[in-house]
Amino acid sequence: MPPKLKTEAQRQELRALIIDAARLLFAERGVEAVTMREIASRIGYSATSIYSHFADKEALLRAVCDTDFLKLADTLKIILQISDPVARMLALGRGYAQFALSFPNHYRLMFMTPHAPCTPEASSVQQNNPEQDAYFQLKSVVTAIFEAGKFKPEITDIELITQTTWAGIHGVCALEITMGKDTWVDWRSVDSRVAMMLNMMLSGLLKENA
Amino acid sequence: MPPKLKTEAQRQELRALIIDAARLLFAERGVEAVTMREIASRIGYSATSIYSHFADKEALLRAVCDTDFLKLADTLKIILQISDPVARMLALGRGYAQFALSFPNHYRLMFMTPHAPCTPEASSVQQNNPEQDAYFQLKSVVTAIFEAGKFKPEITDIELITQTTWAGIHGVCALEITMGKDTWVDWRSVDSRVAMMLNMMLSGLLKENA
DNA sequence: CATGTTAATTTAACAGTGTTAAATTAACAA
DNA sequence: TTGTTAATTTAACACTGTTAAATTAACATG
Repeated sequence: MPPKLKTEAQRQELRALIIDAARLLFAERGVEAVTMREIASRIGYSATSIYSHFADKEALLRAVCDTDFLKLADTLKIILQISDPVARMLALGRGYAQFALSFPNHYRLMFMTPHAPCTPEASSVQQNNPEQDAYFQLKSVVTAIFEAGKFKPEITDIELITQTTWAGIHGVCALEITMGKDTWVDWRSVDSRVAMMLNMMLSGLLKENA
Repeated sequence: MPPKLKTEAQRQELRALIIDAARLLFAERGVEAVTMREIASRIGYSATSIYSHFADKEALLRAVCDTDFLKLADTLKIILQISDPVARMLALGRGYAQFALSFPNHYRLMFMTPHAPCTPEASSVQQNNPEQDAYFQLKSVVTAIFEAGKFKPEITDIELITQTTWAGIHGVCALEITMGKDTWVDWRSVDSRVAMMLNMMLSGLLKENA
């Protein structure tokens, strides 16, 4: 009932509270199933109050995704300390998959749900920051392998390799998330599918000797 | 306004009419954006009449997907006539991707949207029918390559290979559909990504000589 | 201290959604 | 002619995201 005049810090605090509540609910039951009223009531506010912090549900979703992107990059950060670049790449793939499959609903929001295209300006994630940008993390590893001269001679387009290897792991995870419970297919364990994908891709990319 | 007593054939006809209208609208603008009222009015009926043919929107969506599955398998059917199994596999991958990217909204419904798990009983698609079941089509090609002895000796689990190669192509397509317009990544053309994925995977799976 | 201004918040309302129950209509059978 | 039955529609419900208007509390100024 009572409005209080708020400092900028308090505003940000409430904003974060909204994001957290939304994040939790979205992850539990998916975006479509969660209502604005529910998010608000969870933190003791009325639905409309969200609209003074976010333009609409889509904008809120976007903010949630941004914090998830940071979370992902933060999770993968330690892996980058592995010195051998090929081992680093393997670990990165497994780490990425583990994140995706541990938080499937977050992952759905981040990479499987179409939103308005995510431009670097609009995002709070700093592009090309190795602590925040997971795509850049992968590209760095690919670059390291390339500079170590371990790729086959015809493999030279680093951006293309990054995008395609990302797609490979993404494919396994995405298929597991949408169709993993489907009995049409006699599914092998998702771990073995991730492992085979990494094997296939790396033995396709790397020179023979190794 | 006027009800007429209908034969079973007429019922099926109307059912098909509904599915077609829904298919068209879903593909144009996505499921969420299309209302039951709109589908019905497009074929000159009232919204509620749909419910005498489908339990709910989800069931209608499911029926639409089923016809799309058939369409996909039908599209890929000709490719299976290519005699060399490796060339067949390549063509199948490209054909699959072409389908996915030509009808992105259909593809979203089929493979990127979570529905109730699709059991063989509930579907009108005949499992393991090479004219209808796209998964079986891919598995057949993998089997053919295996039986031709072209895989590396340690590659033996046909089901696992099928699932992982499917995931590879799916990953490229799915990422293109959800993030293709995203400027965060300096995207290479989707064709080159499909090509590289197929290259990587096959050169990872096949013996050296060839 | 009164008072006006401003911002945070809520209440009320809107236009739309999927869905269900009740009412209508037309064809057939007796 | 009269029931019966099935196809269809109309009316209504509960709920959604969202917006406009009303309320409330804190601050600054006279």
